[in-house]
Amino acid sequence: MRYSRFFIPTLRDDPADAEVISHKLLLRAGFIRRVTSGVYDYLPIGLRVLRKIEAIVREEMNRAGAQELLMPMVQPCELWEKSERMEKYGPELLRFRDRHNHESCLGPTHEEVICDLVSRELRSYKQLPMNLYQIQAKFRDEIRPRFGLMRGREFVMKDAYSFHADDACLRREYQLMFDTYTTIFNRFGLTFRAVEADTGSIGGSDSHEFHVLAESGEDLIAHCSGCDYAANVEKAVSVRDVPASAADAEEASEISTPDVTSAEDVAAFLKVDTALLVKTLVYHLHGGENNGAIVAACVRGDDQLQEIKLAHAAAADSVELASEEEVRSVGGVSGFVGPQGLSCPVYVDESLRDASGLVAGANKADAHVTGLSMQCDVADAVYADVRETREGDACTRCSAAIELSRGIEIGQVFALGKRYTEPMEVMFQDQQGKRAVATMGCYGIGVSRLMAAVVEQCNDEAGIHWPVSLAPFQVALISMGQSETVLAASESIYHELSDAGIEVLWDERKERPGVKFKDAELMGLPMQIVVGDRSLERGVIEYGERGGERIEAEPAMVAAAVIASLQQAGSSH
RNA sequence: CGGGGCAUAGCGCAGCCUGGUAGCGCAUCUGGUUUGGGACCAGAGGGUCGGGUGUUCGAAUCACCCUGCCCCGACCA
Repeated sequence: MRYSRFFIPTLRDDPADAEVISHKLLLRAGFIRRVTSGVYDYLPIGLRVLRKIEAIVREEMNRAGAQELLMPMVQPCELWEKSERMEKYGPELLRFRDRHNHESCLGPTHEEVICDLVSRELRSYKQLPMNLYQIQAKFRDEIRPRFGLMRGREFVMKDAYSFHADDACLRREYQLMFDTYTTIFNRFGLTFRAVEADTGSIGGSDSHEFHVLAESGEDLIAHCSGCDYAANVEKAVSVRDVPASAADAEEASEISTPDVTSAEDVAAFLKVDTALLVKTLVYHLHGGENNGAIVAACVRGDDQLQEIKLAHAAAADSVELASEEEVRSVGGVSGFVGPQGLSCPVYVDESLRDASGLVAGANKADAHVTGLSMQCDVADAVYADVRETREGDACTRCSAAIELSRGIEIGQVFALGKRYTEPMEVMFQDQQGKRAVATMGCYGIGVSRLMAAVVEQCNDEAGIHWPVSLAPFQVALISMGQSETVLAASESIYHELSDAGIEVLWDERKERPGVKFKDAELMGLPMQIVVGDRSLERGVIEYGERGGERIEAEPAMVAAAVIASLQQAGSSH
């Protein structure tokens, strides 16, 4: 490809609205442009990278026996009614009506469509198992799209769906997909970690997420320093240190705490350990059997409540902090809410089960209760794990310390069971001749997000440092000046490499050398070949890895040497 | 949804407080000199100052409304 004819609009300055490094570099180097909030154009070099990511994913999925198909982006809402997700999925599902006033939506995921398809065609257990996947644009109307490709509204995803006659078969496929994902992410040269995960709005039983470890990650991952336990903090369990309570036998008594509301302030005011405070939060439930109900949840003063765990404990889809009126409606007083005497269910974290000598809000203005014992003083508490794991907690498996890291979720595997196949009636005739419901798994990879995740891990001062397998071109062929000899020598090498199947971006622009080097390094091409009058006079051409020393070689030898270096660099991942 | 910030040439920004002919750097175009790590000289083009309403003799600037973008946001009951 000749640079002068190729569309690569690079930017010298960082765009003002980009925050994370991948967003800045992908914009600056001319890979993407924003169209509207959370929606991007993939420019020619961006698309080249996206296609390479897709190709690797496709190759490994095919190797694992999955079959590619393509489903529509527009879906009829009836399917979502049938799976009972129309309500549950919420405003992230973009809905609209077509000209016939037919309710439709843009697919954020495809469980409904695939189940609809498979339910029509599946007859016998002999057709199972099967794993169908697609690589396609999805749309989720995110509350807050951000960080460029990291959290877009429209994004490219590989989604696979497997169907099985029994759970043992599903478990085997789950493991196969888990292993396939590990292979795929290794091929990208990523530092990543598989962690236990909540199943979120997809549902099902088992799930693992794959995270690229990066400071800019939006997820928090808890992992054990002693064993291989790792989980998203939405799900992670751990054992916390429980402080000795000073006064075990103390009677509960009320104490005046005018204008002292926060856990830290109350602890300081009463000169007690913050961990002996009970933080009581009031929530409004969304979805589930108790949709709309108000509940309270208690954690220790130095802990944080994990809302997703609370939603599970309360059998809700999600929870939202209650308004002041709602707090009052269950007998609470904002700023002084406590677990005693509330007219709603109270979920109490396990770490408080046997605790006493606690301090909690008194449900009266300007008052707290001291000497509180959960067992004696809070009758109807429902105990559950609702606290968020903290750094330094003990691992429930090996007691070593838990550490926290930030991660970018790039893939997730789910054992769905019959969550969709039952309502969608994905049935078949089993070996005994009876009608049975298929069991199902689903497996996603964020293809466009991967592009950003790779850049987060592979960048330096000069720009992006793509692994050879993903670079938009493997070689930047830089012609210094416009002399006939330079252009002829360049063209000859260009053809030699192209014929060998190497992708070369030949920079024959009338630009100064510095500009060409900067652009090649910004867009991250792994190898450079430099053809200049000065070196040609000495009978040599230079080549080298991006950012490394350049080596001189006879023109006839350069192509072979570059191919050898590329193979070496490519195999190191 | 709540809070904060921003919106002026393709990009990055100044000007606004204190109203009076719209500026700078980069990029672009022309000519010339250059040419081994984002050159230099000379010239040129490019703006509904996000949109609307109002105040005023006069608005990029003041007021109000709207839109878009960016950042932060469970709470500490």
